[in-house]
Amino acid sequence: MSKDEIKVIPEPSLRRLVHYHHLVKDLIKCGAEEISSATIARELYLDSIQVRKDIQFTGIVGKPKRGYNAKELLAAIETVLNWNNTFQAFLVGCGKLGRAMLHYPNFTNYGLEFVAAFDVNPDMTDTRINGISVLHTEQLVKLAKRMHIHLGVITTPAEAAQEAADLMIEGGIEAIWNFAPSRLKVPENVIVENAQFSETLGVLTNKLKNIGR
Amino acid sequence: MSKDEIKVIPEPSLRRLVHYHHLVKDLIKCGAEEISSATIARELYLDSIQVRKDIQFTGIVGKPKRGYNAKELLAAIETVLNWNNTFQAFLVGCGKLGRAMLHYPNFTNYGLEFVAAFDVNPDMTDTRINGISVLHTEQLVKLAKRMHIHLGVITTPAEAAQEAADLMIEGGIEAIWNFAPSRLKVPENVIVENAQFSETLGVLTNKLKNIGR
DNA sequence: TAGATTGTTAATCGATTAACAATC
DNA sequence: TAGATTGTTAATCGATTAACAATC
Repeated sequence: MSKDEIKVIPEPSLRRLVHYHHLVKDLIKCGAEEISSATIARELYLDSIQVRKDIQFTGIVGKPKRGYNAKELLAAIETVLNWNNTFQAFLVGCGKLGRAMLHYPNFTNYGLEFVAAFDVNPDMTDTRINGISVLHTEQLVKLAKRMHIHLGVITTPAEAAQEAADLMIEGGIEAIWNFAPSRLKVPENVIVENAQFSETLGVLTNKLKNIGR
Repeated sequence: MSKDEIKVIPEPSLRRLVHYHHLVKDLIKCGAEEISSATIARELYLDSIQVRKDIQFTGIVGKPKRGYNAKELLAAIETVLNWNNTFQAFLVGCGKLGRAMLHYPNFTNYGLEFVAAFDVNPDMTDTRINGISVLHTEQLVKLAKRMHIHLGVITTPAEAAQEAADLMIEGGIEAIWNFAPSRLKVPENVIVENAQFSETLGVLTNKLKNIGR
């Protein structure tokens, strides 16, 4: 039981691990075979102790004096982030942002594959965006059930977000990546990760206050 | 001296304040005149004590038994987030995401106004996107200086992000909102706020592991 | 007045940082 | 061997939560 137990990794560590992933990938591309916590810390303006702590969550061990095996480290981070699995996903809301996301070529590297998109606008339905079918939202529940979709992405306006979430949940979707600027009400067992632009923007504009003082 | 000092608000509180802002705005639209911490907590699945603590950072005081004056609360949050000022901003990288952002109509509500966009692709330069001029990146430094731009948004591919940042900094830009999946190296006095999709996605896909267990 | 809600002070919890032993 | 780097255990720091007094 306790062996099968999945360690819960603190969110701050998870977020840093994403950055380590980007960096380690780059370093491997440049020929690195071993990477020390000091290197990562220097590049990302962090503390090497913190980097080591984060890496410990992945379960791999490094070699004193050498650091971590680069490929092993990359693979371990991908395992933690679950990026070596691919989740099929639905996207609701084919406005500018939704379309931009459907065109983004690299989501498969991050464990995400769009298999269908939805919109309420009849002008848009039954077209294709970057090869992905756009269907009317009415069809979402049925299709999600049939295809056993686990992940939903919401790129609708704020007003439409809760309805999109409700349909996703009815269709059995368990995790929602929400870009709409509204907080979703969902049952306890459904995971919501908010990615509103306003959140990071608010932090930034607040800090702009302190500039020049 | 200590009166002019700007309180540094913890980032978790800032992020929650963004959500309070969305909610309070909605509640006012529905006619609310007074809003209690308990209401906010219930709607956003938080603890009312935490909500009160966060609101205290804005400096406003509520009335026992009534709650906070809704409009006063909204205004106070906007002041903290600096959303009642408008910062003119440059955007670099007019791909799908960049274009989507230039089309987004609500950034002025969040203190942001795009005044020019830049790209290295000559096919794109000297066109307009949503009325905003797209210029060649070469012109960025000169224009940023002339127009006293404080804020830059990077929506380039990873490889081009550092160069975009360097130009912005040379042009005197003090705060960068970075969407490219790479960590920027900047001088100490420059604020960088990362908004990579991969960050929230990594947290989400990690949590997807634990589902059904 | 009674009750609900705010605001403050103290306690807890978790993440970060420090110290140091282990090891290649 | 000496030195650099990992990994572990302890100390610190900051954010969250609890307890309770103040007040409308």
